Amino acid sequence: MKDNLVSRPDWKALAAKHPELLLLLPQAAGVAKFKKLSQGGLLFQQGEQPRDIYYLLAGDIQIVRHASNGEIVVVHRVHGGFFAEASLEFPRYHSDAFAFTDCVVLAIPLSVYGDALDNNAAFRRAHFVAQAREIRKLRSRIERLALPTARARLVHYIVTEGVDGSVELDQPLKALAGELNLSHEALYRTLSGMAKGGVIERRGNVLRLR
Amino acid sequence: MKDNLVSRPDWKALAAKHPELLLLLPQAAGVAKFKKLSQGGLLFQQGEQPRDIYYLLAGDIQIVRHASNGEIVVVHRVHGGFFAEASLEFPRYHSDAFAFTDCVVLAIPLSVYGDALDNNAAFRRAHFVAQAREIRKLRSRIERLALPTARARLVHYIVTEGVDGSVELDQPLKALAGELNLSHEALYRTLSGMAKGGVIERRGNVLRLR
DNA sequence: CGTACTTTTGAATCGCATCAAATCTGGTGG
DNA sequence: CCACCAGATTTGATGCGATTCAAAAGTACG
Repeated sequence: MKDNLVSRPDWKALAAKHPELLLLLPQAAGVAKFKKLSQGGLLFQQGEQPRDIYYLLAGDIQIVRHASNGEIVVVHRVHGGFFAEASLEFPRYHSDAFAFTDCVVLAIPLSVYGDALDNNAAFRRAHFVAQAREIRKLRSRIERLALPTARARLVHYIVTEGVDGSVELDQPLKALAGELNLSHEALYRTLSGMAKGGVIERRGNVLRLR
Repeated sequence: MKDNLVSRPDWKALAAKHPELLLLLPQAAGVAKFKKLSQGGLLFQQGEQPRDIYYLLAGDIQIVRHASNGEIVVVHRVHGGFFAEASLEFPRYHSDAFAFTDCVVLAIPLSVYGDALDNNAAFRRAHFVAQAREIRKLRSRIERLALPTARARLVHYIVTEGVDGSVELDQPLKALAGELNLSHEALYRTLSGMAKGGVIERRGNVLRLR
């Protein structure tokens, strides 16, 4: 049915690259499983009963929901980390999850995850902090997207994501444009406009407000 | 300094209206305090050391950050519930929080809050679930804001916030416009356009896709 | 019955998306 | 080392959709 190739994770190698997983080791080693999805593959489907919590190791997953009128709505695009944590709360999935690109997913049984949350204080705290951080990030992003102009969004980005009015970009400007929900052309124009006006300074991949 | 009027909460009345607080009762009763802020009052400031976690009971708080070039950036607008949870993670505030309207805030000492998370399993779970739900909501909202047209945002809203292609609005359309990050005029026009086209049906404060 | 707020429609304007095309860049293989 | 290619960057022209300003009609509530 699903195009999964199930295998055992090499837990040590994994935890080295994803430290948040390290804390799960005591509980999850031996029971967590890899799932590999090729592009378009379905991970779970609306109505199914959740059995696992997922941690996305590679690729992009899309969470979509089907409207009654046939329209398909993208609820979320996952790039990495835990997802489908709603499983803890609901007995059925409310959306479909499919692989937008080839993916590698770690599947951790719900019981193991819940147990770790209850009894593994270190994991719990790390997880809690990660969640709180995620919430802050998302809120900040929403605030940013609500800004009407490209310029305001860019300033907001530099102030909130950077340090002391200065960000180092670890991605091409094109990707930043996506993050700001702008066409890359609009971002380029805004940047050069602000640079000309002396509001911003560009040195390589560093942006600085002045 | 700050225009707080500190007093003891009537915990029972509070917990009735804010069930998530109920679970904190064993730990927090007797140590949590009210702070009343009048409009413009400062709750905390960048650089200060956090002592409490806050729960907003009434009013709006704005979290702002000052850019090096003097610009002020709104990081987040709080309408209710726990906030400033970053306190658990950082020894200093990274932003200012001030009352956008008159506010009532419950201040719970950090130690009490952290202790409850560690030792009060029911509170912890409720809090965890609330966080997870918040994250889902925020992500969905971001996805929505990223949509280019008023129409697409509206459809997304109905599908994700409603049930079976139908939402009942508990707020005036003007407020919905804000949530969708549209001017209310744009929303009105979009609605009537879709209604005329038979894509949407309006009955009182219920919107239905067809 | 008046006041405040929401809902509605109109007209002008602005900013961004889109389509197009040129240049630049880093990395590849011959 | 150079030719070449894919992707990133940049600039230009056009059009659309949303914002803004304005004004009127509807609605709730004391």
